[in-house]
Amino acid sequence: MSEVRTRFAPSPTGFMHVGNLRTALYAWLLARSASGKFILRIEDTDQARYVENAVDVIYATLKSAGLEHDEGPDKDGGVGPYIQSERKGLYRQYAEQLVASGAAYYCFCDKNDEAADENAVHDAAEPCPGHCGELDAAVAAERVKNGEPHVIRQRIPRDGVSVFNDTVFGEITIENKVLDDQILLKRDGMPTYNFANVVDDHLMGITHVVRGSEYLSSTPKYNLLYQAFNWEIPQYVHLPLIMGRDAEGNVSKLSKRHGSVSFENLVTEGYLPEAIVNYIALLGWSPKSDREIFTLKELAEAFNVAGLNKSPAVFDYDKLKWMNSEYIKALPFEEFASKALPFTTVADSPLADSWEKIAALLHSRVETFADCQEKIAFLLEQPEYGVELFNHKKSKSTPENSAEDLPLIRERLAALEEWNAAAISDVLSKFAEETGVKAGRPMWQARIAVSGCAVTPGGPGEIMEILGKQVSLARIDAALSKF
RNA sequence: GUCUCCAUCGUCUAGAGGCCUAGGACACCGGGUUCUCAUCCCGGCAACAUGGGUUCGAAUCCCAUUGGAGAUGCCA
Repeated sequence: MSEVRTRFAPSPTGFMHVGNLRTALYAWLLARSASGKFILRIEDTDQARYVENAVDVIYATLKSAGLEHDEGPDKDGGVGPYIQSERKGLYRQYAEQLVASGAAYYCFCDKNDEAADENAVHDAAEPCPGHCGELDAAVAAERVKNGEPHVIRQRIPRDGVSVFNDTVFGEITIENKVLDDQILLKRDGMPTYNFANVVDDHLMGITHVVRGSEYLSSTPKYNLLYQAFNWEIPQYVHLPLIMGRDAEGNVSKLSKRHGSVSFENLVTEGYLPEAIVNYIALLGWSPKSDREIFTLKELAEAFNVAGLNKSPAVFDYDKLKWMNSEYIKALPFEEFASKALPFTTVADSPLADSWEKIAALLHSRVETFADCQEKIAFLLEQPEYGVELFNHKKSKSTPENSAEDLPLIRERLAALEEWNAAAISDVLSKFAEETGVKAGRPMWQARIAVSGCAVTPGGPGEIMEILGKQVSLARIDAALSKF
């Protein structure tokens, strides 16, 4: 029994789509759960799409997600290079081999002939306008020798059917005649994704090909290639697609128009990498239990291809948010405080020293770190508000009684020597007791006066402690001037 | 157009012939706790696409219909 080897083969586009990340996750999980190897290969065969530093984004994402690779451009495992552009010569050699055996042929048609009619439906029976497949091999070889621009196309049989077995979708049968003579080697000498994949997967000893189900219908073309080379066909694990819902309510493959779909975007929006990974693990796979929160390690232990689903899964931001909030709440306080700080402007404010107290207010109240700033903005600067905010039915607070009570409360507060939440609450409670009202009333009155918000994280004591005596009293004075 | 795949609450899913008057989670709606809010606790709403079979019995098997998605690139 040979060792399981899976690979993740992203193209360096500069950002990591969560769908790609999920593919990487499952490939990693499959390798780890079988004590196999996880290989990273960079698919940069499209020169036009080259993006600076894109490979670094891939490394950073994998690292941040915890998906460590065993082999890759930076970790030689003996089957490199792991970057396709550095393997360029190899592909030509293999493509020529196919031409020699008749499984492929040179095509001299102009790119533009085909591109002219962009939306034209491709007719598999007529792969190129020039019928290059029918050209005499010797004549074609001569033209190539003379430097005529060309591509190499795969010669697909016009009859028969291709049958293959997919780990999740089962047996798939496709008639060969609907397969087109796909291009293997481009005019620039670079291989196409499909061809490079087959060559590299074989050369790198990949045993399980984990990829999205959008490749299901082109898999026979891959297999025909493997057969032409007389190579062993790997085991396919096609994953259900991740879908997004647009404004009209239609679903389609998750893309930018559906919202933030890249890992790094999600992170900058305040999601924890662990939460993102946990969430996408459950998109298309089920542990077959009611459990939902898993660490990466636990996922590796629980992972089983039997739990892979066939139907597409809609990416649900609400559920991601919920999961993120679970992860945030589970964070040790110190860690929460240090991770949340950069999402606020507190560090550059007079309240910087009170950050821990502020963070304590936030910890159980945010779903993403991005929620932080908005929730504590009133501490940094009190918003404009009207006296009607003093109305609160339950505590029987009104602008009128607030105008009466607040000066008295202010007086007691001003006399306070120990300025902390407990002492402040105590003043408020005592005041209520002495005037014969429920504690809720002065609490509400005071909180509105110092915050200017109907809803705040924390109560009047906590808010005033953070604000400090001077600012708190000043805010009460400001409130008083409104009556 | 053609080919392929898919089909359980709004969403993610459990369910592999009787354990299903279909379970869990998110969202939503109530209630409780709380100095507002949040946390936390309790409860509720809500689905087997349709039609035929097969079977003593079907969400589970088969067929058709309908619906959805993907593929059909010198993109990956």
